[in-house]
Amino acid sequence: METPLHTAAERPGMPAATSAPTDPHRPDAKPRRRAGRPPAAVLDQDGITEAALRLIRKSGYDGFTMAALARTLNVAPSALYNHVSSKRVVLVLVEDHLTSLVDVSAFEAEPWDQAVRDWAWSYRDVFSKHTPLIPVIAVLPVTDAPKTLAMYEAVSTGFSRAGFPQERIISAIVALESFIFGSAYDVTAPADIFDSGTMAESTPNFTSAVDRLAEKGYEKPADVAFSLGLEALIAGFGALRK
Amino acid sequence: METPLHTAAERPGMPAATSAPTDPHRPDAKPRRRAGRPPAAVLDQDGITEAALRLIRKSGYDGFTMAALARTLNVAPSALYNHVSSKRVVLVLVEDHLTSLVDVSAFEAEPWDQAVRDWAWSYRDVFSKHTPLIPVIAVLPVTDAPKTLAMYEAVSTGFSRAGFPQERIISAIVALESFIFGSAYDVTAPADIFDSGTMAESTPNFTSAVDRLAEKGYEKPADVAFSLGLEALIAGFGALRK
DNA sequence: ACCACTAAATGAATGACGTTCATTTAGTAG
DNA sequence: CTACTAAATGAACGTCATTCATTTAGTGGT
Repeated sequence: METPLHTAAERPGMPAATSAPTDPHRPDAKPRRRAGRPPAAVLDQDGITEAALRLIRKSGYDGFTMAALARTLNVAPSALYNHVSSKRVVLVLVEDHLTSLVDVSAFEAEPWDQAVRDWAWSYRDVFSKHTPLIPVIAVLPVTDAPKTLAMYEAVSTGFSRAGFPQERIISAIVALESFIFGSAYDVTAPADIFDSGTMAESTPNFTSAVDRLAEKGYEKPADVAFSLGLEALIAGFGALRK
Repeated sequence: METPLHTAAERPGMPAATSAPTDPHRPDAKPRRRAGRPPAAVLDQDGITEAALRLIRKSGYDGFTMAALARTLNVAPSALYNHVSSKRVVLVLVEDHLTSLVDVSAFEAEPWDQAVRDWAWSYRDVFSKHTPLIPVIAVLPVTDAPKTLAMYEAVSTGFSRAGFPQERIISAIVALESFIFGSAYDVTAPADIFDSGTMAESTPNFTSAVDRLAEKGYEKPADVAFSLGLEALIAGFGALRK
């Protein structure tokens, strides 16, 4: 982020250019600049990405609109389109940034199985707070997301070093990723998602299984399921190594 | 403003009271009925669900709007809201119907591992054509989707009969489902999703792994990854049985 | 048989939201 | 100095989901 970002304090002349162009409803907040190219660029992709992330953290993906994003940047919505061609591109920028937060360091320091475990939990935790991005990532060409590509490289290298047959590496990573994405949704599910309510009588086996899980449930159900599946995948894939 | 706003059709004069109320652009197609409750109900939830499914098949989820849905039913968009409270409810109806297409019959006829295999492939295949529903399903209380609940019952029963410890059944199913949902996205990914383009030099291990997979690739990559992961899960979970 | 109530349709309006475009201003290359 | 281009503003636009007033028809109660 090499954003020069003036502090908005450059009020040039007399204060009395007067009476901000700001009326809208209640608050002050935006005496924006006048039309025309500003002396120093206000926006760039990094700044937009940061602002998007802040906005998403604060207001969620529902509150994440181009208008709201523009507002936090003190800019007209249309200004964004000088730097990104669509909202989808902003989402890709956010996605790529988030991927850089996924911890792949264990592939340098730990044995393969532990490295996969650490990476997978980290990956799931990052995206469980950003499930609306999953449909975007899942079909995103890696070319469009350099940091995501870097993660794949780190993981591939780990698999390679662990003695994985080359032609299985991608398939194994894809399978793990699929499980991780699906599990990320699971984290966000409501606690009573499996409460069968009035229909409980017609589903005795399911209802009983749900009850039995709940009895022993100090751990979060999503974590139990994730651990169970992840360990099975690690064990199964571990057997493929030469 | 509760402006009574004349109906624009009040042209007092003469000509034919006739001449369908249909002008819109090109085609005939909709000489709809006049205002007011029709003698026989035109809409119900089943009809809406069917029409939604047809529309989605024909136009995809992009073309699936409440207006388009209303058009195929020869009804005003607002009429839909007498039967469903939101578009989301329509999606839930569609989801529930699709789940009834998932084949659980193997749990009655095959050994546990083969039953899981058949069910999982069927489940993935159904929803790989409906990935926009996945965010809906993943957090949908089972109470709201009776056919989905029925599927869970069938699967739970299969696990129970196979000697699974009760308190692990739900976790195992959730893990499988997570993998299935993630894999459904994978099916829709573009073929060149892993083409690292100009960045190939900086990602040698990843690029090599991608190439090696492509060499041996008569099977669809998504199917290879799904099979690999599914077999690992089945093997791992199979060991939990008593 | 009448009457109140409710159900189910129309059609007009509303308010977001993503996006485009004409316009303005300012830096930059020849 | 002069084009050209980059980066803002602000006013549209088109699309959607959704709401509301209105109209008509079936229904249950007396």
